[in-house]
Amino acid sequence: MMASDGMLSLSWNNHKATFCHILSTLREKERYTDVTLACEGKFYPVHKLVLSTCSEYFEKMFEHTPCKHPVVVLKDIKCADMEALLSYMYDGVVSVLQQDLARLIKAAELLQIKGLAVPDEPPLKELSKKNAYPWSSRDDRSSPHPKRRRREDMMTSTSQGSSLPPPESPPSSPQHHQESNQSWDHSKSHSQDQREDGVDQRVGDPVEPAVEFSSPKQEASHNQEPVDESLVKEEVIEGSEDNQGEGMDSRIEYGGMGGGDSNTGGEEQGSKFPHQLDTKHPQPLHEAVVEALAGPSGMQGWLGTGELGGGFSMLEGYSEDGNQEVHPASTGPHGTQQSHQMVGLNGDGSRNMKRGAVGKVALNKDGTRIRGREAVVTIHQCPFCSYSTVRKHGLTKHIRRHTGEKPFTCPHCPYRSSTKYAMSNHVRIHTGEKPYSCTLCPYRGAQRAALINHLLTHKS
DNA sequence: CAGCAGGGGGCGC
DNA sequence: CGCCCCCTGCTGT
Repeated sequence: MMASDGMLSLSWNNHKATFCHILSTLREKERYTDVTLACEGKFYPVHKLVLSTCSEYFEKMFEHTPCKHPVVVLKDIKCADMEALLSYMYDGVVSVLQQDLARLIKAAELLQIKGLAVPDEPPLKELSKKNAYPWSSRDDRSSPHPKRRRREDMMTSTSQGSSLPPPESPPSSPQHHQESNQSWDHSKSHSQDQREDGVDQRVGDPVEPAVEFSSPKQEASHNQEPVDESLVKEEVIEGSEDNQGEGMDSRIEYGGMGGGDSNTGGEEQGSKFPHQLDTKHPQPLHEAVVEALAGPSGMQGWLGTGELGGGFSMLEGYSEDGNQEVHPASTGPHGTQQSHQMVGLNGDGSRNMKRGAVGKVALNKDGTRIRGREAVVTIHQCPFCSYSTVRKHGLTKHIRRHTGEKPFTCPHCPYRSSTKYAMSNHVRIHTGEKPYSCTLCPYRGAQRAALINHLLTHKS
């Protein structure tokens, strides 16, 4: 604090440290997160600001994705690496086993993480001597600088005015790899009330240009594309120009499966699903994510059909379950969560809350995602919500709710279900089979529940 | 009230 | 892990 001309300069001694700490804390609490990274089925709510600061790749991506809360699916990165990289970005440090180093570096290169894969621009004060590949577990610790700086940059930037890391050479903005423009735009038509439409973007994949939706030009151009295959799902803010915004529009593919498809085979049952679609139609996105994660097998399917445009609301759905719900469990009050939480009106959500919540035993208290926890017995905790179960299998099925995975396809229509049993119930619609007959009347039902419900009428 | 979809748990292999 | 059941929610008539 010096004074000159009567002006006092007040400095916050622990400003950097405090900011770094706050950032980490915010991430732990998933507070103010505005982007979700997904890899190997795990979701990491983080901050664009941090990602952008630490990676030009992300910076470019966000530059081209105006969505409020995009979901970036990273297909070729292991969750362990992702966690390590996030730790690196947020804390400036990461410990890695020597054996995992190569893989981590690879991941860092794909994502163009500064300080790890990309030389960090020498900050004002320090030279980047070890930048090239500064790490080894030991290095990391010893050289937190790169990151530190990074973080510093961003923090100081606000106060000093130096701006965030300028994206120097924008590699080709991979992010927008549009899917072929094909005909997805109709998707927009769906629900407006939702704040966003999901946007599904395939990030360029240098290696495998074959991606279904990649736009030709993008592919061609990107060599630098860091991420091999990733999907970026963005939530599009409704009403806003998001989608239409620059090129986005075109590349955005609205979940083709959307509407009818995911919900149930479009045509025949379409009539009953309209509203679902309108309200929020989580499926499409979910599936998209799943496919993205799991592999395109399914994706092609729906993309191919493309007939339904539903848009994606999956993100919404996702965010809801994933981000929103999780938080509550971990931190407490839902109210504090960020803006985009939806009203979980969806049958799904609500149901989940009720039933899922009941059984929860071990919840993350620290706000971090827990994969499994051991108490007296092993509790399998859903990473996306508060649901937990002692049965691994149960969790597997449950997770499909979040991922939208629907492995079972109806041979008679486009309907797909997440469980075989649900599918068998559905198939009866086509076969006309009604195995559950009422002993008091000729009534026959296709589902046991229907019969039970029917029996009630005899009681009254 | 019927029909349908979906989630979670129980049980057996 | 697969199969099945129970239960619930939503929608249409």
